[in-house]
Amino acid sequence: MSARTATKKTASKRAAVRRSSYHHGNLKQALIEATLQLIEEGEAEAVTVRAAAKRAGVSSGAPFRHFPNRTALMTAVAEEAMRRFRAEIVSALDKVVAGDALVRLHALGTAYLRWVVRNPTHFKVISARDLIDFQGSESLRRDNQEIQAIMDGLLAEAQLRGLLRADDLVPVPLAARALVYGLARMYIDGHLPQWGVTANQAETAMQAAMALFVDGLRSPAGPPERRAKARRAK
Amino acid sequence: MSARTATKKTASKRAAVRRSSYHHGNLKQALIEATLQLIEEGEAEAVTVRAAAKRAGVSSGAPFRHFPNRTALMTAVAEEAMRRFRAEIVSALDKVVAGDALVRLHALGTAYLRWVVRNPTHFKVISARDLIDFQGSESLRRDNQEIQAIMDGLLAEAQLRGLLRADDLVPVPLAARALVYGLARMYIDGHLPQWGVTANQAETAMQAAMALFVDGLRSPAGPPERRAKARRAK
DNA sequence: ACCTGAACACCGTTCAAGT
DNA sequence: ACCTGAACACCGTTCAAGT
Repeated sequence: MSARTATKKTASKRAAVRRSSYHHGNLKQALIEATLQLIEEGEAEAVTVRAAAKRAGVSSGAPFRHFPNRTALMTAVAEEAMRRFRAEIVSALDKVVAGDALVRLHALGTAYLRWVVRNPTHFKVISARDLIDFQGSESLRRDNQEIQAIMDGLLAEAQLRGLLRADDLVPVPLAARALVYGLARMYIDGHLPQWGVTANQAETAMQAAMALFVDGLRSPAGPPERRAKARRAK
Repeated sequence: MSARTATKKTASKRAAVRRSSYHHGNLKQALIEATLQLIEEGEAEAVTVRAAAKRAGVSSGAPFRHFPNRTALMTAVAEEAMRRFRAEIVSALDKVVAGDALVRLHALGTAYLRWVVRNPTHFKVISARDLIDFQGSESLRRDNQEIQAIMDGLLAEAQLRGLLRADDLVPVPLAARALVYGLARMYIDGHLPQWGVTANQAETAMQAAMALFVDGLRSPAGPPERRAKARRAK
């Protein structure tokens, strides 16, 4: 309680200084950051517009001049998170020069899970579909589709080169996304302990599950590049 | 608005009749059912204790005589849903007499996804971990663990019989659950359309993704029972 | 052009009174 | 033993006033 009050006072004072000239400056961005902070501190769903306003040093009604409603605020937060997510995935893949399409698919999964573990708060917002308006955000759809397209491209290439065991490509992308998304959700929602996975082991266990899936995609007749990939991942 | 008022009046009248003798009768159960109805009608997270009370024909404070708080109400709903879920999974597996352990694992996945599609509301409550107290409910943990144990048993048997491709069993159960849970969540949260899957195709597509995963587990050296299983599933 | 702060219609939860 | 209904401390959102 005392900590909260102190924080609020500090924020108010800071904002007041700025506000003497231009009210606040960049309240929109300040609200996004305040919201992210609040999510980090407590439950994602318990975040309050009023609390975000207080944290940013403005009154309860101020946020609604920049966001039509709470959902729009949360969506803006998700957009920033998704932008970073996409950027990191793309940059991680750019670093993988060697390896066939399935090795690169494995790298994609690694980057995905790695990001989730390092940025649980951001992932929480992205996947909180009842708090954000995913379909209504072009930015969210675009970034998500880009990741999707990368995966589809890698799988198509894998099939062209005869790397895949399955003769039907159609169900593969859905299965791949479901696996990685399911792992991420289980991690975020705290399901892992009941599967005998402690917090320390979480990333390792998820990466192993993902690797198992990718290995399962590979044709037994294909080149024995699997072991090489496994070693490189260490 | 007028529809709501009408519903409320009817419920009040009905409850009033019963209450002349024993207040309500079984308010606890009535609240659980009312909550389920409300979730079916709108968003799961938008459900209100007050609305459930109204629907059950009692005043706003009445629910708190049967549930300490909103979370407890939602948890009770989840317990009932999970009980049915477990029962259906077990009974579906009991019907599978032929087939090796991986065929039965496939049947488990089929039953899981089938139930999710037929009972989206129930699955929504079960997996809404921020609305319920999963760890605090022995019933939820027990039912969930039983499903988990069945899966673990089938996988252990599969390994014993040399059906598995992987030499390490450890990551397999997590991957299997993540795959099926991820598919379910994607379905519930409306991710499927962006993967080119319409509502009609949803169950088929999910079942295909799950089948692909189970197939990927099987040792290439094993008996060619795969095609037989695939045919039987049609 | 942007923010304040009162106001409104909600919530979850409590509790003294009623039956 | 169980329910009512007022009350409290919250919310999201609006809007007339202020700067």
